[in-house]
Amino acid sequence: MNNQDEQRLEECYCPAQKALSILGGKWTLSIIRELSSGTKRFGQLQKSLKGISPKTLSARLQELEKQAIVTKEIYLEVPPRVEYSLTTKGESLKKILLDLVKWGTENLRSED
Amino acid sequence: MNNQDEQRLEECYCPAQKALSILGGKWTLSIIRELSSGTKRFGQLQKSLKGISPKTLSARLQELEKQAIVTKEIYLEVPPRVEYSLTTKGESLKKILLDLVKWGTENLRSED
DNA sequence: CGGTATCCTGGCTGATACTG
DNA sequence: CAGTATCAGCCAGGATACCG
Repeated sequence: MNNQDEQRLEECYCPAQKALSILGGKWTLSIIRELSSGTKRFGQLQKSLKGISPKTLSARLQELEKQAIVTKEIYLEVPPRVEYSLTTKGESLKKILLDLVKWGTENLRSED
Repeated sequence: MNNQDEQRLEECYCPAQKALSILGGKWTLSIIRELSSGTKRFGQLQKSLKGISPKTLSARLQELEKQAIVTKEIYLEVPPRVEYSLTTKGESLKKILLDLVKWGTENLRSED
């Protein structure tokens, strides 16, 4: 790591903090993973993510949508149909997440 | 992103989840930032991180030490002196964090 | 089907006092 | 100085019921 990087590391952690606060939600990573394999409906997500409550799923999706990581498509049908998918910005997250997977795998104790 | 990466993304998010749970602590990033500029004592950290309680600082340091991200050096003196510093593993985190800073800066809404 | 409203709980954190 | 002990508060998340 060069001095330029070192400098930036010292001064600007806020965006990283915010990114962590968003990605750190209990189900956020799982939601992104589900959507990374393609568009899914609310019910499909709820079914895949066994154990998540509709309230939490809704909250996380709204947060991800606000950050433009996920888009929501509403079809005016009966019964209603709503589809969620990753945006380009969401796709750009994958690289970071893969780095995190790699680092975690190499460096974290799996116990406890 | 190639197919190999995509595959890994689908299957192994657990380490990323764990990494996020560790890094996501309210003060964790700040502690790492403080230590990235060099070895510091408990009191120094407490003073730099204005507002952190000794209980929380102790808890986060113990967690980081358990993951070997931080090392603790105890000097048997009166008054006691204890120094904390980043390990090589801790240093290796900087790259990930810089990527996170970069991604967050480019992609996250700063409002709300 | 796709949510929202309500109530409730556990865990992280803060404040503060105390100890080796 | 470097923590631990204790008590209290907040908030993400869980369970469940209900609505357009």
